[in-house]
Amino acid sequence: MPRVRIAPSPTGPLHIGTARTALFNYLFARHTGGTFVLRLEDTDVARSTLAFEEDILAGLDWLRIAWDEGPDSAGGADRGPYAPYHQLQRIERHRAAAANLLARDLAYPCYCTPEELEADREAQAAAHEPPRYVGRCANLTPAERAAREAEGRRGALRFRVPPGVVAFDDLVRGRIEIDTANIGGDFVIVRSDGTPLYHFAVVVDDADMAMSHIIRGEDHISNTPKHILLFRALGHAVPAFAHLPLILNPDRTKMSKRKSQTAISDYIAQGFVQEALVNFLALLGWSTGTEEEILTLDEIAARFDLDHVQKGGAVFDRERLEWLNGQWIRRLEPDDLIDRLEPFLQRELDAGRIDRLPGREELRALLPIIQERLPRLDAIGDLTGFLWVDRLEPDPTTIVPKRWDGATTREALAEARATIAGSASPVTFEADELEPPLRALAEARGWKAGDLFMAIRVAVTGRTATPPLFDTLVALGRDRTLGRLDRAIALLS
RNA sequence: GCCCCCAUCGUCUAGAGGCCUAGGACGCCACCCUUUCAAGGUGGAGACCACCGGUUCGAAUCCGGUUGGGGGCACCA
Repeated sequence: MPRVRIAPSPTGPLHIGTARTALFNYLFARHTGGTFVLRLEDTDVARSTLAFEEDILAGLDWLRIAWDEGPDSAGGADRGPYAPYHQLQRIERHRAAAANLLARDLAYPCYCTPEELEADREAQAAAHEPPRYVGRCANLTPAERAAREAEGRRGALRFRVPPGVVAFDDLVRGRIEIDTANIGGDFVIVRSDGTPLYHFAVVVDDADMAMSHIIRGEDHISNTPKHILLFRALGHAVPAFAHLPLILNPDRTKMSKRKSQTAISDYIAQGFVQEALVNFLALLGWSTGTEEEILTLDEIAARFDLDHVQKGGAVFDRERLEWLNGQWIRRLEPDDLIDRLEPFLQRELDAGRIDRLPGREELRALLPIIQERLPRLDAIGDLTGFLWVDRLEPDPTTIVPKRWDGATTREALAEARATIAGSASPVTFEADELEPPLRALAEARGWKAGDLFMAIRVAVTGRTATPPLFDTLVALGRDRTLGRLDRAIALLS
């Protein structure tokens, strides 16, 4: 059975690109009946934090990308037969592997100083040569090493890169061959402080955890020969590789925090729903091969295959995400939608933009007229906020419809108020009863119904774009409707 | 600079030699519906399949080159 993994490092919040890679690994595991593993690459102690680890787990959890093995919770216990799944806790495994390579002279200690290495790079740049380690410490005698150690210098460990071509059959790109002469010379696998570097730790852990497929971003293609060389040196079977196309900024460079919104948590905060984000991410670089495009996570897993993974990078098209989000919001069951809306209403309350929280039943009654008007959950405030505020302060100039003047508007609102007050009794204040008499009023006075309705709309909601007017009046209730009309009339005087 | 990867409407993509005078979706435009805004419906503009040369009876699909774009070259991950 396939074993795949996502190995994020907790040096930042869950990134869109990491989430997409996690999703593809998850989908591959679900489709093939394999196992999906989550491993935290926290060896960069200086930059890793528990808060980021929490963000990553929470984000994957929110996306419903469930891992079969890995950390149960941030900083908590690990679950699975290959625990621990925190890379830092596997340090002894890395040390043992490093000692093994050193003992077999497949790796050697390097005492070059940062200054020496920097000078090498500068000389190479000046000579228009690619940067590579020159091998200064590659053939030190035991005596020379001892001398350096005696000076108190601590060596980093470098892997001896053998000459030749490393080839692999990428599951999405086909055969790729890279001459080891082009990978930069012998590379460091253990820092002088004894901690392992990414390229080394990742291979030791992937080997230990019996990974069968490595599905990751295209930016790792050039690193693959290093990994393959290490798998071989360590005496492990080399897993299959599949390199996914990159997610791009609008200018087609690798998606970055600088140019795009990359944190999953920001998308959550903006009211994107899980279904939409997963659907969107799955379709970035992959397709069903058919014209289906609105799919649940399970439907996607059932159809997923590496054959339909695109080779070229994909621009993150936020407009399309927003459209998909609207599609999914419209498909949500009422209770579900209400549950998801509540935090956003709470946020409106906390920000002082509304004065009270609507009850579930109040919201439920509104759903038929607002569900299709929500591109994102965070639009709930703009769409319905006027219903939950005690006092409205509409701008008098916006109450007056384009073709009308202040006096006409004032007169129209006064007559509309009288019509509403007279025609609709408190117990049957319903949309169907409100509309005919107001249309009749407009007709009788020679006003365009749309102008009258717009004046009422702004007077009562403060906005020019709202859910259907009469349903809105009903939601507001008779007393508040009349009160707001009075207030608007006063404002126009 | 060196190495590697990629190349179908603005964007996401279908397409695995004839079904393609290239299909769908987002976005855009128009119309319909309509009290505003949405949603929905209908229609439209939009890609000489980057370019050049092969292979073939026939190429978006295969091969080579060119150009363009991207990624990688750390005691970061």
